[in-house]
Amino acid sequence: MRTLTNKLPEHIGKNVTIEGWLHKKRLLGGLTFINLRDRSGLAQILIKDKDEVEKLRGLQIGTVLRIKGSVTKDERAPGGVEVHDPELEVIVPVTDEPPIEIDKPLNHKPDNLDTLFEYRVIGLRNVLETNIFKVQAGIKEAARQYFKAEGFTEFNSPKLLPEATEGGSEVFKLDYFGKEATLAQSAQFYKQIMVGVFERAYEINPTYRAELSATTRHMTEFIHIDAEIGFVDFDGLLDVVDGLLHGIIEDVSKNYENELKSLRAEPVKLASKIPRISLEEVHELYTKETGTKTLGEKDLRPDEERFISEYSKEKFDSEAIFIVDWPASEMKFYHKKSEKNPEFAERADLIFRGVEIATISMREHRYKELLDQLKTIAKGDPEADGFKYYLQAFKYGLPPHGGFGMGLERLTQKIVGLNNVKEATLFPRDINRLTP
RNA sequence: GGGCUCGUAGUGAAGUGGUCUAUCACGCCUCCCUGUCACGGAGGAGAUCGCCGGUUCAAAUCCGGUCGGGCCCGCCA
Repeated sequence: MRTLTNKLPEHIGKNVTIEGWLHKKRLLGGLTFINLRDRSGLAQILIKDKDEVEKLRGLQIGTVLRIKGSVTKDERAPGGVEVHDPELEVIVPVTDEPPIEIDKPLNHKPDNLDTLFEYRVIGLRNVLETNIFKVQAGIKEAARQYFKAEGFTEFNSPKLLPEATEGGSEVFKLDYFGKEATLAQSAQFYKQIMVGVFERAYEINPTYRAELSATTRHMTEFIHIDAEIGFVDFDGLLDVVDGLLHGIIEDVSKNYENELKSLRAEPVKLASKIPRISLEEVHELYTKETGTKTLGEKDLRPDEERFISEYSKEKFDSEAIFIVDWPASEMKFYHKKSEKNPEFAERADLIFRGVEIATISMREHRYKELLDQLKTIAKGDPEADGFKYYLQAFKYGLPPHGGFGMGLERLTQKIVGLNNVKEATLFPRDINRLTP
């Protein structure tokens, strides 16, 4: 029976079998220490028998081993226990040395990211790299838990679509048995459709954007936490996003404390209620502070996103802040105008640690108004394949609703404290990387 | 797509006209080492300095082109 390395303290004085990867060798002459890595962590094994040491000659980090030995308490060992008098069995010998080191922190300098990703397959075995993605798994776990508690049902929408719909960003086109198809640039229509089914629905799925963006925060494929809520108003919608972020931060900080510590992640500061500030207020503050005039601009500059984050951290003790009151003139056709102030759309961006991690909006749920906005704003044909099924949902009754899309990798990046969103992606896809 | 910038052993770096027959660290190989945990010590292998062309008595170093990266902006999650 196999024992996991993190359970060794429960087996002191007993013989166990452990299995895993050779992580480190230290030969001290009459004494040899090796570290074995399995899914639960690392174990130290002390080898004195020269014949056992000899079994590892010529074998590299990554060699798969089965080790039988006795668990011994020793204060000098990391974790206080180690395996003595081992008998080694080489399950998979590895003779080629790894191209990058996996027992020391990997280089994350921007200039060297290409190497990091070129050897991603084995680099991910590095304990620190692994920890980034354990945290990411924890984020998804925490999100699901929050959604479940709030009465949401998880679904998956198709990523192969007939044509571009949402507009704005470029889409990937592909051959679909002789017809042209596209990869989903958003789950927008499907999550709205699902409001008619589940009322509260969410999915955690990939999104594809064929944009020639070359920044530290863009990829051509990324994971969206997409949610849509029926019978909600704008305030209530922001409360849900607020609750989700709090839920994620609280769960992950608690359940992944060791991983975050190993990555030297700064604990996240969140106000109990995430502050809300209007776009124009941000422009005013930024203009006053920097002398760069952004008053009246219809979007936030990246530098303003960083600025308002710092401002919010100092002024409100919150590293997340909602930006509200976006001009209706820039809204998408499915967005809803504010009834009180029709010059604004009911939309918000959530800025966290200097980047936009979510866009939130109320949707136009009234069939006639939506048809009108589709024609005037998107210049869309209601009979086109990309729109007609979507519109059915409204024709046959959708309540007032709204939703949001949150970028999983951006969120992971910022929680962990990485410079580039790609570092928070297992196998990143960008304008010039399609492998591994 | 626009602007800026970088390319030297497997990995990370130093070297910006001649002393470069290219330096250092990690990794790798051989040997020594009984408490390592970034183990230590001695020795060794490993690089047509991204590629092509040019300037020069002389190019890793200067110039042009090319290929491959990175950062910022636009766009967004």
